[in-house]
Formats: sequence, C-alpha cells, structure tokens
Amino acid sequence: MKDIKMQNNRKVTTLNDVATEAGVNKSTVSRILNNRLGNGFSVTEEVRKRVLAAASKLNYRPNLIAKSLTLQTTRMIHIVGGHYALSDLGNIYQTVVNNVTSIMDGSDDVFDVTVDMSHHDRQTSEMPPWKIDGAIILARANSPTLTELEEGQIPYVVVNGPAGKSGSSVVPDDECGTKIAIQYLAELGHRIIAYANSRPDYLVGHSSLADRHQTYLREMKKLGLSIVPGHDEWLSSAEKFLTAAVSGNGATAVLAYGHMEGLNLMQAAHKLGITVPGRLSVLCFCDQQAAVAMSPQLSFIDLRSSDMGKIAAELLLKHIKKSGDAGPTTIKLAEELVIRNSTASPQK
Amino acid sequence: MKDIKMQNNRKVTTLNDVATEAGVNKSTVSRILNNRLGNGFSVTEEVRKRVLAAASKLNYRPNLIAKSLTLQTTRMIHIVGGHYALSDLGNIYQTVVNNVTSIMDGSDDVFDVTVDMSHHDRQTSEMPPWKIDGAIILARANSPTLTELEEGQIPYVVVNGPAGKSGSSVVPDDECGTKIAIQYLAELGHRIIAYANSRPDYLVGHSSLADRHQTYLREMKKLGLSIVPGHDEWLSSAEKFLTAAVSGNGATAVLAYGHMEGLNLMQAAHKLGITVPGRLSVLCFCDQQAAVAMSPQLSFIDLRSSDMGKIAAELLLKHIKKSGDAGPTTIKLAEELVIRNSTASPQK
DNA sequence: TTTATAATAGCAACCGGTTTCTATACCATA
DNA sequence: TATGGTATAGAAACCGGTTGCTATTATAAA
Repeated sequence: MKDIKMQNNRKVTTLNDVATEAGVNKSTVSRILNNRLGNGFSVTEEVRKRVLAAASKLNYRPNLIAKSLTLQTTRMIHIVGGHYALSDLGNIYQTVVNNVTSIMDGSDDVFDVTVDMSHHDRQTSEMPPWKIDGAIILARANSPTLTELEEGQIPYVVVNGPAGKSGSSVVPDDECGTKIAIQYLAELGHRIIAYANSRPDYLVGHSSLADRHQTYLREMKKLGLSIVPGHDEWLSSAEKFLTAAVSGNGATAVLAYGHMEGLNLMQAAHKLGITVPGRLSVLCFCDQQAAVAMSPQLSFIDLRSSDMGKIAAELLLKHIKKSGDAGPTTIKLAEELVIRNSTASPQK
Repeated sequence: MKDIKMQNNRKVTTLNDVATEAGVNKSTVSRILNNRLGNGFSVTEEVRKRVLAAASKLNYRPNLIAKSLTLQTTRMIHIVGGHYALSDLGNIYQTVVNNVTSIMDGSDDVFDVTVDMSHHDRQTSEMPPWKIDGAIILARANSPTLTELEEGQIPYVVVNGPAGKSGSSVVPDDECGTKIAIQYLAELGHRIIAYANSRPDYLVGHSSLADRHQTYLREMKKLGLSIVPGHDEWLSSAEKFLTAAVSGNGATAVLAYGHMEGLNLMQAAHKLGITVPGRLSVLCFCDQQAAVAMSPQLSFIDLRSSDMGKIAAELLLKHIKKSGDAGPTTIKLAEELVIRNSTASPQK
C-alpha cells in the first residue's frame, strides 16, 4: 500500500500551548480541565481562572487520541456494518441505528455514537482505529472483528445475528414469525401460497434467508398446503414471478422475504392488474417504517427492529457498566403479525 | 459528569512484547512490520523471519490509537449530521452518504468513513475528538464545528448547505427546480396549483424551505396562476390539506416540499378517493430512491442526491490531496424533472 | 594495512495527554 | 525557634507506537 505523506501545517492548540499561555505546567492544566482537583491537588482560584481563560482563548480541545492512549477509553460506541443500515430504502437496520442512538443520547453517561460505513473484506477487521467502549454489530461481523472484540474484552451486542463467546445478541424469531404468517394466511382460506425469496446479493448467508424459507416449506407441508415453484430462486423480476405464481400456479397469496421484495411485488401486481388484496394477498417481513410507505397499507410481520435497537443499546450499557447480571445473553424477540390492508380471504 | 473507571486487565501484546520475544529492539519490529525497510535501514532475512514469527506467535495487532498519535492522521473521513441521513424513510441524505461511501471505497488511497449519529446542541462542536483527514457535512453544521474545521484547516465539503470560507459546497438549485416544476404543471394546463410545505420539525431554517416556497409564489404570480391557501403552513394533516385544496379551492395539482409530504399526500388522496393523476397531479422534490417506493409511480423533481454525494466525495479527495485547483468551490446542480405517472393534464 | 562505505540494528526523542511523585511556601503549633 | 501539616504547583514517567540519528560490524577500495 502506498502511503501519502500529508503536510501538517495544522495549528491545533495543545495542552502545552494552554500551559504556556497561562504560565503554568501542563499537568496543572490537565487537572484543572478534567476536574481532578481535591485529591492531594489544588490550585488557587486565580490560577484556575487563568487556565480556563487561556483554554477558551486558544479554543483548546483535547486530542482524544492522546487521551484515550492513556485513559484506555473513549466513551464512544461504534456501530459496525453501517452500509447495511443505509443500503436500501426502509431497511430495518436504519431503524435499529436510530433507536440505538436515541437510547445512547438519553443515557446518564455520555456516549458518542458513530457508524462505520466502510465496506471491509472478510479478512480485515471492521473495528475503528480508536478505542471504543462498546460496539453494536449489525447483522454480522467478520471474524477478525469478532476476535478483536473478544480479545480486547470490548462489550458488544449483535443485532440480528450470532455473537461470539462473550457477546450478547438480539434476534427476531424468524421461524416463529414465518409460522404465524403461514397460519394466518391459511386461516384466511389460502391454499396456494407463494414465497418470494430475497434478492441475490442481499446479506448472503444470513440466517434469516434459510430460516424463513425453510420454515415456509415445513409449515406449508405440515398444513397440507401447496408450495409454489420459484420459492427457491432469487427474486429477480417481480412481474415474472407473479405471472408464474398467480396465473400459472394459482397462488392467492405471497409471503415475501423483505420489504423490497414486498414493494416490488406490490408494484408488479399493480402493473399486471392483479388487485391487492382482491386477487392476491401480500405479506412480508419488515418494520413499521418500511410498511408505511406502501399502498395499499401493507400487512406485515413486524421484525421488531425498533425494539431490537433499544434492547441492544440497553444491554450494551449494562455490559459497559458491568452492572447486575451482565453476562452474555441472547434475546429472541417474537415477531408480530400486523394486519392492515394487503391481506384478505381469497376470492371464490 | 461522573467518570466510570473501567477495569483494565486486558492483556494485549504490544510492540515491546514482540521485540522482547524476538530479542530485538522495538524500532526494528516497527520497521519490519510496516515495511519501512530499504531507506537507510535493513535487516537480515534471519531477523526478519524471527520478528515476523514472534509477531504472529503472540498474535500481535498494532494499537491504532498510538499509531495515529504519531502519524498525525487517521485516514478517516467523517460525515457530520448522520441523524439527518437516517431520520426518515428515503431521506436524500441516505443516498448522499451511500454515494460518498462508495466513492471513498473506490479511491486509490484507503479512507475509512464514519458517520456521526449523535445529536449535538448548537453550542458544542460536532467534530469527532480524533484527527480526521476530511469531513462531509450534511445540510449544515453548527458554528463551533465550522470554526473548528476552518481553524484546523481540515478539508470539508458541505452537501446541500452553505460552507465557510475555505470549504466547498454542493447544493441543488431549488429555485431553478421549482421554476421547472411550476412551468411543467402550467404547460399541462393546471391553473390552480397548491404547495404543500414541510413538516414543522424538519430542518428548521434550512434554505430549501424558503427557496421552494418563495419561488412557488413568485413563479405562480408571474404566470398568472392561482395560489392556493395553506402554502404557508406546515403540513400537519395531509387529508385536511387535500380536502381544503382540492374540494375547497379547486386545485388540480400539488407541489410538495419533500418525499414524506408526497407520500402522505398520495396516501391521503387514495383514502379520500381522489385519483392520481386523474383528479390530482402530485409532484414533489425528492430522489429516485424515495420516488420508487410510491405508487402510482411518482413524478418528481430530482434533487440529484446521488450526484451530490459523488461530487462531494470527489471534491473532498481533491482537497485532501491538494491536487490541481483545489480551492474552495460551490457547485450548484440543476434539479431535473422526472416525469412518471403521478402527473397529467387536469380533467375537464 | 588503513580508510571509506554499506549493511545492520539500537537509542532516544516525539506525538499529546494523565498521573505519581516530589518540591516549595506558608501557616499553625509545640 | 524548631517541627509538621497543608496548600499549591512542577518534574518526570508513562501509554504504544514511529523515525531521525547514531553505533557497530563487515566488506570493498586505496
């Protein structure tokens, strides 16, 4: 790798500058600025004022890199895997990040939250170059990242994915959710229910892919319903999929892996003149925020992304404070069916 | 503020540990591990092997905090104002962040990108406490942030907002876009065109609010068209707004401030039985990603968020490398009308 | 054999803070 | 007047790396 030598004519005021300006030693400035007074150390009010004045005059801001080098902490929470959160419209990770942030903002102890946006290959760690007090992992971390977290004994919580030995995780119960979905559709009277799998490039290898798909198959079999071909293919063209499923195989309902598939299906249905929920019921896994964008109002299996974010943040805070029963935990949230206007009994 | 004292029993191997293990000086280890050989410095192959072996045996990983303390650079780009990017569905800043990230990922020099998610008050700087090589500001920065950037001579680019003296900015041309929108609707034959203003809490004070609203008024007057009451109020209830505008004032088209207003209007129209584009044309300012979610396919004034992100990132890279004409620039992007299925000539 | 030069590797300063230990002045008490 | 405690502040080590400079040895040239 080539190194860029950066010119460094930046004039940032350091502790020493403040000390010089105030005519005292830098250790004195440090103690005053960090309220380390009263423990075998004190200064006259006059010196204190002078130092404070010098600091504000020079617009001093501590260099956290140096600070964290000695303190071994930065009071920062890092969210790993930000590109998931922003990768498409109404992604659940967006909601997760929002809720993590809001919990952290409301915490007694101040923690700044940053999100890592970079794409990393599987070999390089996703950890930031500064010391963090805790991490939230979206969906999954590569193994160097996990190793680093474990070895550094950094508290972390994985959202919607598996944690390592000492980490916690918060996951939605996809099997349960899928079961609920199929049962609901069956109770409405649907016999032929299609499953629209994910796009090919989305979260390859993630457990939700297999969990929803496999549970669909198992549950359909159990209830004696008709599995519609195409369930094992990636959804590339929603129109083709719908044409084959509805016209070709007589499906009256479709369960979609996620909100993007749901959105595509709804728009394809509209184009094909397939009324929803008249001729076709559409149900998908997503959260409130994504569902709200679609019309007619989409019925959905709520992945509880907002709760996942909140719980993950609270769990992380507990781990950081080592308070109470702060051992590694796995929390499985029950997915919930939210019925709105995209599902109905099939027409005779 | 109370300080948490964290226990620190972490045993992480340092450069010194490796040096001891290999029986050499830590500077030798540093140079070998960083390929700083060949510049007045060299080692025998035997020593090199020994050091490498020691490092891998002890599972050595450099402490990047210490590293960046001496190197004075973190190879990090920081995006300020992340809560804008994730605040609601299909926000243009989401696209901006995505595109900034992808440009950075594709750059020859490796820069990590982080997004600050914390909410800051107007008085405290939004800058991270570590040294960054460049910043992207979403929408706007508070004045301590701007001051710090300027004083620290840190390259930065503001997206959709004003920059300080030495910063660049990339903004969409809202006046031009609004003009195009009104002219287009007028050419379709609309005489009574409503304007749906923003939600009350969104980006208070941002120039786009005034620019779009004022240009609407000016352009309508210029073309002798009927301004519909309600244009100067926040959009609180889309249904009330539509009822008043369409039924009350005979509006046949509505121009909305943003995608959320557009979405609300589309759904309200659906509920009220107002067909789009049959009885009402709907046009709003947003980007491709947001527009794609709505049905019928929304016509929109493209804010060029994707281009804004890319251009901002490229500009920032130029500034960082001080290459060519790297002075502060303001780039104004022409907004573009994208005609899809939510606009049509008014019914007789 | 002496001297110049290259190869090899260590020493120590430095980055910007925190903190332990030490030093001085001042005041009160014996 | 000697003694000791307290208030006040500085000196220096340290966190974990990087790098300019120096020191030693080996080899080549004079």
